[in-house]
Amino acid sequence: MRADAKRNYDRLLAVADEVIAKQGADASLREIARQADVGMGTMHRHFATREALLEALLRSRLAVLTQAAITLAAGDHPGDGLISWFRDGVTFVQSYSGVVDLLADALADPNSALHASCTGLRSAGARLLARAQEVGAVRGDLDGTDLFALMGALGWINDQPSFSPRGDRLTNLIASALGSPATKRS
Amino acid sequence: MRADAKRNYDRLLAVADEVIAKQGADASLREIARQADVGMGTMHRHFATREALLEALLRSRLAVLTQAAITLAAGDHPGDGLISWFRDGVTFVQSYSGVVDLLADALADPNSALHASCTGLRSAGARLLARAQEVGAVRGDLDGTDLFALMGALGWINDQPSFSPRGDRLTNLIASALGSPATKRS
DNA sequence: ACCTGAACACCGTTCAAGT
DNA sequence: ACCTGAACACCGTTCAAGT
Repeated sequence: MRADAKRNYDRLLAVADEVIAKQGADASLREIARQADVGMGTMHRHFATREALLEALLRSRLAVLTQAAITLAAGDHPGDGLISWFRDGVTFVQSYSGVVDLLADALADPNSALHASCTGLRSAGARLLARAQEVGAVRGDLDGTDLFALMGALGWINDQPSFSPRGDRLTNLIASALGSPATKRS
Repeated sequence: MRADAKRNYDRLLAVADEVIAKQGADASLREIARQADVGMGTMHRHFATREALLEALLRSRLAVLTQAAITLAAGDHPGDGLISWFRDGVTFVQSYSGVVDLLADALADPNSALHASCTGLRSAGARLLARAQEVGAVRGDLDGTDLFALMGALGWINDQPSFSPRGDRLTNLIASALGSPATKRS
């Protein structure tokens, strides 16, 4: 990468982090380019889509969370591990406001720049979940995608100003529902 | 209301229902005006905001759901009533895709055209919840807003193509978690 | 190679002009 | 009273022209 290209790339990323942290994941890309003193074309080549930009912003944090699932799955207490990883996932999904919708879309869309990271995270989570289920710490009628759906749902709650104050309590509610046995009625 | 005004109003509403049913609550208002053969100014006077348009579309269904809560709260089985009302709420929130965000925003914003309907629905739900708690059918550490948050979260899940197939199962999971006692640990 | 910035097709809002 | 449609300030995408 040419030196000026590298410089533009870094500036864009730094400005994007600021703006998106303040305005959410649907912030204006034009505004980011403006603040980075970069033309619209430059913005577009470095980050062809909004997802590509967020992938770059989230990459390292996503990798950490994925690695954590792998480590916990190999550990001695997969039950406790799953619950604490679940909480970390809920926290992660709040990296920027509005990012939870982007991640859910990315899971469904193989062409999304975030798709691979999402499925990778899901597999790691699914393995940890399976271990927790073997130990009998978590109900058996759930899979990795269910886990994602619930983390996303709690992320959505935290994204709503009217609901975010109860985010922690409702996370507890759902986290403990994961552990309870599948009470089938009829 | 003048005859031509009334006609435009009705056309806008009919077209909006079609378009929003197909494209979601964030469909283009311009496109709706276009399909209704109406100028942009006309659109704007009849429905000053997107919320006003959705309020008109949802009004009657919202009233039905609110009335249901009142009826069930006066009934003999508030515990079962709450759970079934909770499910109805999750269904309602899917009236149109994307409407759940609008409703959550409306709860926080007193100026929203949907604000009154939302708070009205919440109060009715809160009364039903209180009755269910008196009977001991539902854990005590929840209020009407928590109920809304959970219904919204499940609506969010149903809005995501990757998650919607598990919407019913996760609704069951959460519905049964409402009934379980508050298991405090430590 | 990489960047710029104007052109394009959209959006929601506003408002002068018409009937 | 009510409607129209152009004007405005935005958006993301594309692309000819520059270095």
